[in-house]
Amino acid sequence: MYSIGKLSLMTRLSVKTLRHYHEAGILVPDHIDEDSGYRYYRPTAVERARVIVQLRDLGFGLQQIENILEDCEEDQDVIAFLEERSKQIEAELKALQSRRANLALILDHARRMRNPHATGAVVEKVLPAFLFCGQRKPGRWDQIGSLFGAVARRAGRHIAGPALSLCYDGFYKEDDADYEAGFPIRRVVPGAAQHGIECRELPEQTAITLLHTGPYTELGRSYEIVLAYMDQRNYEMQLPTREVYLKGPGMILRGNPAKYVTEIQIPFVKNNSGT
Amino acid sequence: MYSIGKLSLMTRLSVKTLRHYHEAGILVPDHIDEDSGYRYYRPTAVERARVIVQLRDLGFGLQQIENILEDCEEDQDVIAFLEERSKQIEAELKALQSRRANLALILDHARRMRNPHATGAVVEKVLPAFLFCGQRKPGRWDQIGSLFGAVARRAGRHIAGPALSLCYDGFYKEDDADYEAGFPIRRVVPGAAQHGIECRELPEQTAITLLHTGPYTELGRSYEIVLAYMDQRNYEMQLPTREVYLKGPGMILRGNPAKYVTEIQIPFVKNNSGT
DNA sequence: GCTTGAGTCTCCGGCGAGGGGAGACTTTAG
DNA sequence: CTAAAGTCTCCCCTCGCCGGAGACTCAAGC
Repeated sequence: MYSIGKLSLMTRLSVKTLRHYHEAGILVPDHIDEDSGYRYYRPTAVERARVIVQLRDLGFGLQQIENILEDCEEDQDVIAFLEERSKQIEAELKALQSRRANLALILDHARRMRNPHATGAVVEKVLPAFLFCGQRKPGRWDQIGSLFGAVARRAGRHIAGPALSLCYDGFYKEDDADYEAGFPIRRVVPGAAQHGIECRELPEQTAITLLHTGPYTELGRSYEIVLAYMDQRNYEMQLPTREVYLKGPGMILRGNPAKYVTEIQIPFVKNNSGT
Repeated sequence: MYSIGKLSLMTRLSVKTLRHYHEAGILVPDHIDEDSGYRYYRPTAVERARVIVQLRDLGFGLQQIENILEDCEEDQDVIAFLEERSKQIEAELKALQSRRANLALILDHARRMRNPHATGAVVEKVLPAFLFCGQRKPGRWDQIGSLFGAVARRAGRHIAGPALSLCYDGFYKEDDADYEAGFPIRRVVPGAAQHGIECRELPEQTAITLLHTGPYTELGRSYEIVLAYMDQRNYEMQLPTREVYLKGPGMILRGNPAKYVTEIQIPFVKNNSGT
């Protein structure tokens, strides 16, 4: 007969744990001294403890383990339990993997956004051609967030840069805007079209650009500047115009709107007919 | 201002959960009626709740979430937390996968053992050649269990049948036996040799076999029968002899030794020189 | 036999993220 | 004004233990 301490040494289970297993009824001492209350175990308890540990390491709860030990005499009898547990583990694995995928997506996105940007002046640029994946859906501008979410879920790991929107209206409409939300991508996203998402190459274009720092409600002021610049030079705006959300509400936190950075891009052609 | 019930509907978090979040300090009502104690939330609480749910779904604890929300204004600040969490998830995944592998191994083994066996009579058989993977290690017979465990961990999913031992002693030795423990396998186990495990083909052999039902301590009696049978016919024993553990202590439960089934296999050649 | 230190006992409380329910109160709709 | 629905606080429960307090017991050395 072993005292609880001896059994603890032999099974590498803490004394506390052994007492707990006694209380749970899965590893009951073979003798309890009536005067002192000391627990004493027969050597077979070591083996039983091994079994318990094994089942525990497979993720069974103590209650389950009790059932198994009660009902089963041989491995054959445990199969049903094991199969059930196996399914549970598959489910847990799936959950964890989707969690990991989610995390990877966010991390990837956040890392890509880390580089700083200059701001302030109107710049004429040649925008390079790139592969774009987006969904066009008329509606309210303030619904664009969920549209980005939907596209991001599909495009996932193919995303290769910050979110951008294409605006097909020549002027600002709040409620009934015609815009497209999407991302630059590395390659065509398979099956995207089935969800109303279109992948295509946006052509190289010459554009007027301006980095806007601040909340979206202030975008109008920056548009004024750009449009005035174009008006002066008699440039003609080409639709769709673009907004590139270099820094906006994060994928988790809303962030500080005063620090949002948006690049306004207005494609244009020089209009010499009027001069 | 929303009441807690309204907020519950909008966030799909239970009222209990919202109260819990209040207590945890991560989603505090914007106003509490002093008379009634009712909680009232500003609409921004919905957004904050979304953030909380997102973090929670990534597996963060409420305490962690509080830290994150307190310290971070933008996604950038969360990266460190995310990276840490990412590592944790990898670890959890690994643990779960090894658990799954373990379970699969046991299930596989148990399923293979499910077919019943006849028992009792001495039989002359031609044992087919098969691929075998085992470890030879002199020692006490009652240590064979851990040796099987070691080999099984390496051979894992390549195992193609019940455990067997090869005995290189011509007679029974308890303390200082020379035996090899292993399994039939489907193909050579890569890297096995580095762990003292040898894979090779066992040749086709003619053998006397007997199914022994009962505990291992009774094996001697069955050996007596087989050896008497061979003696009568003047068969010469060829080493190593084999024992096939058709049914023994399971991978989890010890089972009932009275139901163990072991096939004794004694390779032999007919010895005509003496007659 | 006595002391001393180590071992053991029971009981209580805590973790984390809530769930369940009791009993009292408040709000809202008709 | 009434009744139903909503909300409040408080307490206990989950699960697999761990930590500690205070009391008791065992084994060894003198």
